[in-house]
Amino acid sequence: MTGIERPLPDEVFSGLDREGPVPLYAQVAERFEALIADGTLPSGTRLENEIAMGERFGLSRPTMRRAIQVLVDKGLLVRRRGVGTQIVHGSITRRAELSSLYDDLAQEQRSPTTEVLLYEMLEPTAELAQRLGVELDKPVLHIKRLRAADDAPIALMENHLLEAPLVQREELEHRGLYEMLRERGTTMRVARQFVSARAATKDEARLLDVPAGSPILTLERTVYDQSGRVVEIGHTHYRPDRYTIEFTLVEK
Amino acid sequence: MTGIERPLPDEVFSGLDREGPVPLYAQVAERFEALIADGTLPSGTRLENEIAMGERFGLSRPTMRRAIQVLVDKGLLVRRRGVGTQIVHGSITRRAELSSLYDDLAQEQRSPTTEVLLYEMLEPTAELAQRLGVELDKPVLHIKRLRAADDAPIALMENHLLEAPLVQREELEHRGLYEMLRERGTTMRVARQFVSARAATKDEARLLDVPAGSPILTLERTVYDQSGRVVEIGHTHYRPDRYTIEFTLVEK
DNA sequence: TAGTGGTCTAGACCACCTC
DNA sequence: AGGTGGTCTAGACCACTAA
Repeated sequence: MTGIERPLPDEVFSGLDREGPVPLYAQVAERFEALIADGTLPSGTRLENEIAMGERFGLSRPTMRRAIQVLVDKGLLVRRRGVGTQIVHGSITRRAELSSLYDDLAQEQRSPTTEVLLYEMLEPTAELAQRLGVELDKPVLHIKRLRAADDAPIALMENHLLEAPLVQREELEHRGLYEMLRERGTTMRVARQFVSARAATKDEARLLDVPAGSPILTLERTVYDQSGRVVEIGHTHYRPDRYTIEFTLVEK
Repeated sequence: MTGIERPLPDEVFSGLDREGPVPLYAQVAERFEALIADGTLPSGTRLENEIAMGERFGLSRPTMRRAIQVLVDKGLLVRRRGVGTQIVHGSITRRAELSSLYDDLAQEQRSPTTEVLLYEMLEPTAELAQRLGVELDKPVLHIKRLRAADDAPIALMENHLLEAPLVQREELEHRGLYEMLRERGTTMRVARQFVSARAATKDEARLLDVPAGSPILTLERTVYDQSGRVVEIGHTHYRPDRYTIEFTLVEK
């Protein structure tokens, strides 16, 4: 058996809040996540069995199992039947494997400076209306922004979205689009993305301050809400020397 | 309440296999996934409540809940407290939102033709050894392949991996790398990927049959197994006019 | 053979939404 | 007020792994 068992002090298992709104399994998962993050439980450590830990918490086995399952789904723990539960090996652990979808989207918008190049209401074309899932005569918001850091342009962003009244032009200069949407109650559950590359057009080259024909990294994204409706369609063009798209795939 | 309730015939709820190795919740989830895929349960349909469905299956509520949860996690169903469970709206449903990690990896390798340009055992550099998580003196397998379809080159693939004996040069001409690894028992659970773009080098331009300096889509990937150990590190260079990277982010 | 996680059951109480 | 999903309990039996 690989993996050293480290006895945990009783404090870890006490003080759960049974009154508040946070489910017990979530509280337990948070605690273990913190213990892993701060190094108290290093890679490869083997945990006590789930029944014993449940007893120390004063929890039933299903609840303890559920807490563990949360961390297994995040890739922090590994369970094997007949063996036990271990902290996962390797570096993904620290690399916060599960940046939430929101963090992932917001990250790209949290820019030092954003210039709003275009902000207009638009009658969608047939294709756009279909992709957004709206009627042809319903106007959609169309915006273009240039993102930069220290006067160095990084990306050109173009978005089409429905919730126009939620997004004011002035605010876009200072805050991220997804941050604004989320604050106003829009849920974003799934993002489908297509990435490719091509040579910069003249306009793109000028705005991004690169020679015409330089490589440009392109991202097309459709964001869906909790019930599968389209929230937003975005096209972003990155200067590849200043930006890399990073993502993680997890097998369930 | 949005969503039409459609009564399902009794056949849907009969004939579960309680003897075989497939868990009941998985069987139930498969059935509903099939019903959604074939259009029997269109977008927006509201399901019966979980207790009633459990009774029709002859299942306890936790088991029925677990089956539903599988589909919620896949993004096929939406549950709201006090409301009910619905088939998700929108097109993600059909788009097989959850290609498994394996499918995602294997897809890129299932090529009409693959030419093996290089196949060698290599003493890793310090950086490579560290990234693979091996000792400096342990040789790793280093391969380069050119993937094409109809004599049109698509991608240049370079991989470093540990499980050298598992992968024979001849087989690489005809089969995908990940397919081979999986067949030989290697599990792949997490892939961390970085995508960018740059101008093609002379060698790349020659092999991919594009002018030197053309835009190239670059993907760097580290694949981890179930316990977080590195399985493989890959660098792929795509012709962007012939390939687009597609991926889906899901908020949990 | 002993210990582990994987599955399943039959109940209970609660928070939330709609009418 | 009634119905929905969300949580939690206390057990049971089984499959797998390791010694």
